[in-house]
Amino acid sequence: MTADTEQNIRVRIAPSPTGDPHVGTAYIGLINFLCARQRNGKFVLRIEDTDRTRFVSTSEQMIFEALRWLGLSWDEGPDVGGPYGPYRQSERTEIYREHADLLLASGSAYRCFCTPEELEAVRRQQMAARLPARYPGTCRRLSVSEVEANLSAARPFVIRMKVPGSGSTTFRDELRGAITFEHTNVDDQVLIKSDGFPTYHLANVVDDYLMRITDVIRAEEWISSTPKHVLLYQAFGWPVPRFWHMPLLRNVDKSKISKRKNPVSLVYYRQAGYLPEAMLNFLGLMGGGMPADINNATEKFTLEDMMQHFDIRNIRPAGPVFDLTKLRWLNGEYLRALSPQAFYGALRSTILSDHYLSRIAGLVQTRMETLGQFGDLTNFFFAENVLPPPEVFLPKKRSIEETLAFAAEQLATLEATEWTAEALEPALKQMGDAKGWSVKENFMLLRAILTGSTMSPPLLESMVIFGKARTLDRLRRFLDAQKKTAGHRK
RNA sequence: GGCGCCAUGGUGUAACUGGUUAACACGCCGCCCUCUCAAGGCGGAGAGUUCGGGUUCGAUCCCCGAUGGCGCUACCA
Repeated sequence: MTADTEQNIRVRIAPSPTGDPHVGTAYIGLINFLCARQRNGKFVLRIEDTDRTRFVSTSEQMIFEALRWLGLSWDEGPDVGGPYGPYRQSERTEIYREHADLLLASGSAYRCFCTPEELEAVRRQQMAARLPARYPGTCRRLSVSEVEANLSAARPFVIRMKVPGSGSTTFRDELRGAITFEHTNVDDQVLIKSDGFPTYHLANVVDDYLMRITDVIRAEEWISSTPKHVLLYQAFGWPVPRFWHMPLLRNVDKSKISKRKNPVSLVYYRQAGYLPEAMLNFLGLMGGGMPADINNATEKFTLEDMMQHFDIRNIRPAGPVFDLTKLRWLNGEYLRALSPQAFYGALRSTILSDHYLSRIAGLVQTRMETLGQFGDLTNFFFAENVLPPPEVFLPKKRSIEETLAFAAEQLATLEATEWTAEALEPALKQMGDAKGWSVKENFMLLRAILTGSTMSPPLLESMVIFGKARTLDRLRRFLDAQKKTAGHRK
């Protein structure tokens, strides 16, 4: 932070519980954590669960666990409390409603009665006419009596912010300098959805103010909506915090990092046997931030080193590729640096834990005649990858194309299903039915992809023990590998 | 399409406020060590800094433009 703004800073991360904890959350979390610790500030964890359609109930707990695994501890949050709670946005709806009313009263916002269908139609027209897709402002021009009429007719509505028709908003990004947006390019954002929940834009501004956040350190994808946020701060008459937009982590092809192309779940990295030290170190490499002498000399540093030497102002704004190859090398370095006892300890606490082993044992006891067969029956649980040849995975009456298409369906189904045998079984069967695949074909294909063989312990139970993150990764790798060989065949 | 951000080898970074044979790490290749594979040691290829202008005695670095990449463009965050 700049020298003239010495103060007790307050920063936050605000993950959304919509699935597995994401490496991007860890990256932004790390930087926020470092800034807070370096300045004797506070690091707040806030759960942004305002989207009830994407809400995943197990997600919040997984986020906690992943951040603890990495050692990024927070001072205030839903689990530890704090003076500015609650820290879960779903528990703050009343606050947002009050603030939306304030905006309504001051004329900075208005009710919009347009239906999603109407909006969609307008959007399509605008796209067709190659115009920027924007809210046409229909309800902005509603008279008081028209609004009253709609209200008494109990028509559902959203609350939109009223962006000035002309002029522009300029804000300062601490890494990039001044950024200006013409108001003609800023849409009348929805602030309160028809279900009464706020959108990110309202909730984040209200909470950041109420929680006394001084520095908003978040991902670059938020730059385009920052003018909306600034306008909201102004409408409320609040001071604007400092904004630091961090570069977006990228896939190898430079697109924004995504599960399609890269494992992004922290659960995956943990279960696959990456050490938190290596992950932290690797994330610290992303975008720079460590001084050149240290960076140049070793590239290997600890969280402690980062607290000591990291400087957010050194972050380069270009999006770094999250390069698994280098992460793996780094992880190997950390593994080799362990004492033999510590190394064995790491194995025993993860990939060979009693918990994991005993659950696997429970699957194979009836299938063994000698204990020595254990390895043969369960090796897929311990292999980093298995790649079955077509002789193994291809059903007799199916073409390679339809099989791969079906495997992609399986992936989608698995992705969307709660990770228990009870939930997975009907979900898979139902999907297979719909696609005209027998249960046998269906399960056998999955078995082959997951275990590399047509013989294995019970499939669903195996998947549950192996874990969602790793199972999905294995499916994706399979699909990728097949896509590549298909490319070669052509 | 519109708006915004970004731009150093394949990848991650470095090069003090303009002056270096553009450095380090990963990866790749070769050699050594060695029963194998790793690890380790040694060496090598690979960018003249996206391109074009400008400012300057001198630009990776400053300015302008182009190009490319990415993001946003939701009653998702």
